[in-house]
Amino acid sequence: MTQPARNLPQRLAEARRWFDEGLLASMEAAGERPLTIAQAWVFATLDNAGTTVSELARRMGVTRQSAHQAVHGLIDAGLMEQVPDPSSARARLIRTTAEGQRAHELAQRCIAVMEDVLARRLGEQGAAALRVALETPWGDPPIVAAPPEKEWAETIN
Amino acid sequence: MTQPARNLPQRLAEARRWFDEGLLASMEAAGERPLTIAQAWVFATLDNAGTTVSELARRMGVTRQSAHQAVHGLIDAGLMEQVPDPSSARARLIRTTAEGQRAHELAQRCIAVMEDVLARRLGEQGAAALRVALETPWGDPPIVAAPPEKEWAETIN
DNA sequence: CCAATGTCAGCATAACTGACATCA
DNA sequence: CTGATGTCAGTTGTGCTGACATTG
Repeated sequence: MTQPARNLPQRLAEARRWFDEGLLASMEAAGERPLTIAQAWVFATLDNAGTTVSELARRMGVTRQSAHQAVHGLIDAGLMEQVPDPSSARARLIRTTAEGQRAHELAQRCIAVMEDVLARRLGEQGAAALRVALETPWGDPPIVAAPPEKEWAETIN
Repeated sequence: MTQPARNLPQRLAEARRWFDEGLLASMEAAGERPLTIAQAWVFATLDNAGTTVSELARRMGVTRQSAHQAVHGLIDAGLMEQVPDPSSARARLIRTTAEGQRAHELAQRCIAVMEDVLARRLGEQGAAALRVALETPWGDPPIVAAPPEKEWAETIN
């Protein structure tokens, strides 16, 4: 939109949105029935073996309940199904249905392609640096201390 | 939380959350009354001169209406106020109240400190590379074409 | 007349917390 | 008993679109 003074967090949000939009648009362009962003990311996070809701939640960085909600919509849509986990009676594995499998593969390819496109636009080096910076654990965010001449920033660092 | 297979967009969301959490926690630790994330970002986006809602919206990358909502809450909280724009009768400048000024300065220092801390944790080079990668315009996200042996990724690239 | 602005209203999405039953 | 899991329910935050009046 506009160009002025953007800070890092702002840029991060934009970057994330870049992927959200691309994934959603690509899914829709491929003729998949409209998904929500959260649902599309479930597909992008799934593995072929089947996964529990709790595990999905951990991978997506949200609560069990949030993951559950997204999965629930996908089950209603007939794209995923629950099967009992042979190794545990309390766990239920989430798997794609035959129909959902297409969407799964599509989603995975989409993000791969988008990352490739990005690498070409940023240059291999820039893309690699981006990846490294984001994969490096940042630790806990610092709690910036109050105004008076304290040595803020030293809190957790 | 967990360590496994994270992809780029996932990392981006985490990074953004790192700033969100740090900013919110710092504001609260400083004794500011609880703000929402959106409200905290209004403070971080404001400039001292006073800004219109439309301009704020552009800087934050959201619609006028969304910005309006966040600002509205801040006005109710007594932290911001509207004054008529001398240069235009249809515009109204948003400014901090005396009380809101503290929060404004705090927010601005918070993100600066957080970026500093990050730079120390990632190393100056890594942080600079991250900034460059995010500041480079990414263009429109590619629409990944459908499955059949098409040369997907060539769509917009 | 057209464009930008501020605003109100309604809606969708996605996250959260709380609570509970089940089972290892 | 404790802890992990799945689930239901309710709530909040955030952004969106639509609509409209005002003003340049």
